[in-house]
Amino acid sequence: MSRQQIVAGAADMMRRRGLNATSIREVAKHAGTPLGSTYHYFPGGKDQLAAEAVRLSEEIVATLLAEKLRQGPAEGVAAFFALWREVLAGTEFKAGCPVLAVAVEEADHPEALKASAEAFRAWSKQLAASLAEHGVGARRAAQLATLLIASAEGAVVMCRAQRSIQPLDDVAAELTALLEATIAART
Amino acid sequence: MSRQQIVAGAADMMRRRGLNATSIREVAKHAGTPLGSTYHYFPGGKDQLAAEAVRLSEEIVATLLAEKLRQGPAEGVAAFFALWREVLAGTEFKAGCPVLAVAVEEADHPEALKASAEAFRAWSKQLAASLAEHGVGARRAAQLATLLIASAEGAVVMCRAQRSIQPLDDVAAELTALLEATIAART
DNA sequence: GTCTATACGAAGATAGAC
DNA sequence: GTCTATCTTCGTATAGAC
Repeated sequence: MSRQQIVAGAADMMRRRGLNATSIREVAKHAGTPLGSTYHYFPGGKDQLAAEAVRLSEEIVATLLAEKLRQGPAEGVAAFFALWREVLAGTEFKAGCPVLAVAVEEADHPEALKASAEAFRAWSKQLAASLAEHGVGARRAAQLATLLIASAEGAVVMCRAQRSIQPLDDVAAELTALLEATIAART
Repeated sequence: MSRQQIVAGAADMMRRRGLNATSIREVAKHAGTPLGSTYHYFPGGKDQLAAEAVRLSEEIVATLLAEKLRQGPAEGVAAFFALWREVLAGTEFKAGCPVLAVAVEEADHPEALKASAEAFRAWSKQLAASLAEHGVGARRAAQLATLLIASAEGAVVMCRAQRSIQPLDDVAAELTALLEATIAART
């Protein structure tokens, strides 16, 4: 199906160049479909396309998280960091997170921004729920989940700027240790 | 001087809309100078202007950090988070960090990207040096410094998406506690 | 040296031919 | 239902009048 191809292509361009530099023209060309088709599939225009690209990215990450978190919070967090490491390594530090890309460009894309907020919230909830299941209090679990996502996202940006994996590794090391200590204390 | 006005205006637009949506036209208009003047002051075009905007932002933050870190790492970190909180609160969650904005848009702006990497590195070094002065080992200090910056930057993005200060507060609470425990253990 | 006017390309979006 | 051609606007950048 070409519709999914278009959304996936848009997500890929967005995580590299950001939302504004992702033109519907080029997304269509990359998917091998004419420009008009894009507006047939996405009558809401760029806002709708970007929102769907964000939701696709959210689901991919959420599915991975759900799977790995079954083995415990530490495994889920490790997989989360491994995912970003692969994105960076596989693109020579040229790609990041499309969800973040949407959130840093205040523009006329309300649907996409809403999807971005929901993605962050969904991931946070998954992580927090897993932590809570392992004895961390609800409030603390929510705080830790937010810290995990914020620091990973921020580290990915720093890695891109510095063209080095070091920031992500540093952050992962710190948070792994913090997580271990926290869970050990409550078990 | 209108040159500084142009750079400051560019930085403000960049932290709101991102680099690509920041047009030289509008920057010039906002500064009250004609379009041609901008290219007179910045013959390197948009790349040069963006790079100077990033360096200006770097210096503002670095100056604040240098001042507050004299009272200790905890005070410096608190000021760092307070700064971002003010940016978010003062713009209804519509502005973030221009340094981050540049790093997430892979485009033809090598100078600006280099300035972005240097900004992150400069802030990290300041924080790491302060931590090292208070008994934290060099390696650990560098890791913690990276974590502090990455999580603050990431939290700011989450706050923008969710139009809420909660992510930044959550991250600040976690890191304040972690910092206290780390410094107490080594003193 | 400042600024007006413009060249040139690409963006989002749509109308209408097949 | 698919796609081509086009409208309109805006981007970077520059040439040349004051």
